[in-house]
Amino acid sequence: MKKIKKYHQIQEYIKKRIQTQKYPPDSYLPSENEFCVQFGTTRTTVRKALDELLKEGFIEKEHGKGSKVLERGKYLGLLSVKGFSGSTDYKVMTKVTVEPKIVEWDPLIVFPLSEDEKNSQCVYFQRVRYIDDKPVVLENNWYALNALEPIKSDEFVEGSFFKTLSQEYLIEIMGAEQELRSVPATKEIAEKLGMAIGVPILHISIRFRTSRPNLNLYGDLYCNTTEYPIRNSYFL
Amino acid sequence: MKKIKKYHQIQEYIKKRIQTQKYPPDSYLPSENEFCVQFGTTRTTVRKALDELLKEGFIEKEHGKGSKVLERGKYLGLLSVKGFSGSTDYKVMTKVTVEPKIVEWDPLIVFPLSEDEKNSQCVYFQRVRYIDDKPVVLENNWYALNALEPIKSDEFVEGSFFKTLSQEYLIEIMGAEQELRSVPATKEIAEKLGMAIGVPILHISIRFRTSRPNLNLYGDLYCNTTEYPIRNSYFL
DNA sequence: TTGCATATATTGTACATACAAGTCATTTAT
DNA sequence: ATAAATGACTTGTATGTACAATATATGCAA
Repeated sequence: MKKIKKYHQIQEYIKKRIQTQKYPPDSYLPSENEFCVQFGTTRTTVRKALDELLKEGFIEKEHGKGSKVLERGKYLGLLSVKGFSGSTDYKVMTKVTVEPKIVEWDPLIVFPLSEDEKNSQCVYFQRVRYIDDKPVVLENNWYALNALEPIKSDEFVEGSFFKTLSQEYLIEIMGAEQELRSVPATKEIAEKLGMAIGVPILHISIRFRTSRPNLNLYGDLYCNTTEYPIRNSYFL
Repeated sequence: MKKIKKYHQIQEYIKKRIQTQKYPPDSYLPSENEFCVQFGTTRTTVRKALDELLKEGFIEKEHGKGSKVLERGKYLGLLSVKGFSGSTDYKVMTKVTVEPKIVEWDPLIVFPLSEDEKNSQCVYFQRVRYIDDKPVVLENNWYALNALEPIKSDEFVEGSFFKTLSQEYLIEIMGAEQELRSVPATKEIAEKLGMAIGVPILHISIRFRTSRPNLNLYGDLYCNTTEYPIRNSYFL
């Protein structure tokens, strides 16, 4: 009769506490046995939940010590722009340059749209990301209106669209496809990123798959990599 | 007294049979219960082994049916260059332009070397990948001599260095870090890729972590993305 | 023939338990 | 004082069991 999976409930509970900093980064989670008591279950089930969180990159496990909360809140490698020289952190600021509005689909999108998406209008917005007060990334975003309501930028949690999805709508990013190109900066992009026309920039087209069926997020990013290269890592 | 892990033995046994085509792609593995009998253990342990193979991407599981052997030879997203227009396959050819030879470490490598690596010489080789007979990717590779012997290019399995590692040396790629930049083509690169100087190209620096301790593979790729953008997808 | 119920084999979830192995603070022996 | 042993607590591996959920073939009935 019960369709809910216990390990999944535990997994989501812990995940939410991590995302809301109840379990802050670098801290250790309660031990597996403590979770057993808390949820009235066995270590097998608790470990299954922790295993999932491990795969999702929220925690790491240390034999004999405990499970440590990792820094990163997901946020795909390619989105968290970090410089390469050591572990210095940068001041990152995001400015919404085009408020979310309803438009027709842009042919810029290189991925094929589903029928549902084609029959819907779409929500579009544009942002520019600054690092140390210099514009580095210009980002266009689209999604189907019939899959998710428009969200005003002043409702963004900490200015982040993805954090908003996760915390307010409980929508998680499940995966993505990307297409990378190196192209010369056009006049429009050069202006918005404060660089010369024709300088090589990294053009990334992304389709994010989400936990909500029918909802894909499309992105079109232009990155000035001269000062801040894009870094990402992954595990197999 | 026993240090060997049963699930790991089973995992390696199955992996080897997959790699040697004893369990060919698209076929189904013996059921979990059959493995239990074969190895004299319980489903919990067999499932742990299968879980690991799942994470490594060797199999996929189908509820109620079985575990299916996957095609893929690993080969990271960014290495398998694919065009974006549909699912067309291209004729890919790799030419070794600099035979593996022993040299000093190149300062081109942006990742910090370990002490072990610094104290060793390194093996270097260069390849150019052609798609439809046009040069598209120029690839430099390095690794520490004390972690792996030099391998002559005519010993490459199907011309692939990574396949050779997997099949002849049983070394698997565990993960990688990448750094992406968009840069103008230098004279040397423009010549080797048959393009004009200054055209934007995608520069990728990679460090591959392998299953062999102390062995990292360093790569420096220059991709002409004008005709064939780089595509990769990932799951969380 | 078609459709439905059933049996069976498979993977998925969950419980209960035991011991191995790593970490760390405390106690004990030198 | 220093080093070794101890014990408490943690995660890792493993056994054994039970039932749920899914996939597929088989046989029976309309």
